[in-house]
Amino acid sequence: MSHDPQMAARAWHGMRTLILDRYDRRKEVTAALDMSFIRVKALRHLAGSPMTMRRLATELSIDAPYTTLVVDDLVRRGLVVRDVHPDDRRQKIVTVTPEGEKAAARAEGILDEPPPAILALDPADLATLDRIIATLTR
Amino acid sequence: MSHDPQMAARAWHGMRTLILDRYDRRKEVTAALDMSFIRVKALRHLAGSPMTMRRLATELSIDAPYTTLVVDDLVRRGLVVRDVHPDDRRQKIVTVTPEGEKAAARAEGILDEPPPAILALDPADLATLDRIIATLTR
DNA sequence: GGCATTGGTTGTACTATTAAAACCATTGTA
DNA sequence: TACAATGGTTTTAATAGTACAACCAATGCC
Repeated sequence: MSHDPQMAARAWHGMRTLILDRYDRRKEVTAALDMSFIRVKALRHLAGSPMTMRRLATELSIDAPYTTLVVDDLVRRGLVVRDVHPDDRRQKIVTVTPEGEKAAARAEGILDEPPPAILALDPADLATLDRIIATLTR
Repeated sequence: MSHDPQMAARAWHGMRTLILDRYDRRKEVTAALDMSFIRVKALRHLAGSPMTMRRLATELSIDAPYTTLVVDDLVRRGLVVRDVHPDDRRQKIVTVTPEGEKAAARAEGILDEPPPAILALDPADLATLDRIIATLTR
């Protein structure tokens, strides 16, 4: 009972295939929300919890000027609002509006919709998969 | 022992988190090969098997003109060659060169490198995961 | 007060991607 | 042969993304 790197590679490759090739929902989401994927990503991040521009930029791996641009667009759409930080007036806190929450939920719904293959799994296998994935993400 | 859609959703979400957030290697690959991700994707597709421009365009979900551009670039880099189809001189078959194979292998190496978390899995769990993923990709 | 630092915005330039139209060569077919 | 259809390329235009420099307002520290 030792490590099998080949098995790990195969499992990882299979997961990548499923998510990136077989069931990639990016186009569906951008079409549904009528905005580029980065904006969707920003919106989903913010829906989790409000945060400053800087933190958003860091988490999305984009630079500050582009973050301004993206958030400007989301504000224009009425999906988020920008407020000055109560303790430090240099910082701005971006918060999603109820409208934005709805949009984010819609995106989540599309992206996180488990593919038929998963739903068709043997119940015991599904439970096991769920447990192992939980281990991996911990 | 019935289906649990919530469990399926959680597992799927976890897989997405792992691959898209936690262990996204896109930047590494584009940096290593010094080309945009679409080119890497094209190269990897072609490394699997030579194909016509049209088929490549379809598989990458990009339109014909852009495919021309991408392949032009790969040709310029010496990673692929374009030959006329022996039976239909309208078609061009794109084939990777030995140089291209090397580059594709390098990309695969980076992208498919299983993350530490997977390698650290309990061997029995790893085997199970491998089996379930195989079921899903079939 | 003076000054460096931080958070954000604005402006500019360049590259990548997407899309549509026009075009050329080749093929299949009436 | 004439003509429609196919596979690809070229051209042009518009949008998205990336990077960098300059700038402004607020903060913290001497």
